[in-house]
Amino acid sequence: MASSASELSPRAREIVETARGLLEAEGPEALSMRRIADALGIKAPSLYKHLPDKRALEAALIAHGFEEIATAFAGAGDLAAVAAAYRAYANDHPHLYRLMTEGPLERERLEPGVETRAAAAIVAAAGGDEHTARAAWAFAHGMTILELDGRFPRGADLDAAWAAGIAAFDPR
Amino acid sequence: MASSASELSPRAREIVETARGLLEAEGPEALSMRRIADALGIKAPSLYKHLPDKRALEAALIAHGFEEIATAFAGAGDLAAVAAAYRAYANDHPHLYRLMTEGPLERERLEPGVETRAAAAIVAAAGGDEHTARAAWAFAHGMTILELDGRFPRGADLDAAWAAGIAAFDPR
DNA sequence: GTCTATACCCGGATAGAC
DNA sequence: GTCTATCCGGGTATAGAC
Repeated sequence: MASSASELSPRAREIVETARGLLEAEGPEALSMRRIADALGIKAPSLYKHLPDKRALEAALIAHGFEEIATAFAGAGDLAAVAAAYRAYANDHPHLYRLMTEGPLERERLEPGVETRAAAAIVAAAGGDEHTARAAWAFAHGMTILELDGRFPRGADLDAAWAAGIAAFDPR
Repeated sequence: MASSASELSPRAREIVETARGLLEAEGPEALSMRRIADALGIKAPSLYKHLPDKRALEAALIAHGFEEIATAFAGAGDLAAVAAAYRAYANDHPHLYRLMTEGPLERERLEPGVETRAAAAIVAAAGGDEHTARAAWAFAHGMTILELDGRFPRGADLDAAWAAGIAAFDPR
């Protein structure tokens, strides 16, 4: 498990932080080994003394994001509050959110439990029913990614769409 | 509007069909100008005599997919039927579905109305309420893309999750 | 309408010296 | 822990001959 986030050296952590800054500021094209090295004032090959490959770096970014989103959910009781926290996190960190949620996830690269901790608040808000929780997550992710990608019609009232979905899953 | 799908030359249409075959059979990495040309037995630069650039080709694939999904919705009355058709289309054409729904959409490249026609069945199934329709679409897209990407836990009962979401949006 | 040749980007990663 | 030099791959696109 040398690639698991908890075992990164201090220097590797610096690299990951720099990578995160680049990703958030400039998007996924900036997340190249060359650009990261440039930002650190070193050459790309030097990065490989600290991280085995690029995927390990991405895994560290993803794991950190999961921990952050779990923290963002803390204190959110009902589904509306969890959804608001979810939406806010994604809008605050759009490029990171995409990295976290798009495409297959290499779970072997993550510390166990990281994904579950992020999901826990959603399951709780769904009243503990796993099926409803998955459906609610799908709704939240769908709204989020379609919003980030500009897929809804111009001028669409997305607050109202979020509210409609939340009301559907959490009538009361 | 020379790049709009309706105005493609016969040869351009062959190219688009070949591209679609490659995309569906081998995934997005196969959707390169070199690979498409290879499959046609010509060289990549020759493609540019028929299509202005790669984005035009992608736009044609996307527009065709939208028409197909609109057709797939025909006859689906309630939300459950529309959702089933949506899920089936995406699972039958996963790479195309991703191309159609991931990232920003260059609407200038599409014939007007194509997107609206695909959406019409969802709006109708949502009882005509645009906010609920957007929320329901987000749910369906979220379920679909998370399913395609293997994001749900191994062994999760996704039929049950779909059913939970459908019940939430269309109680009765 | 096709070709060859080419220009111009980009990327991840390794070997071996210091 | 950093470097230089390099290898490998990929891609979109254009010019100009045939």
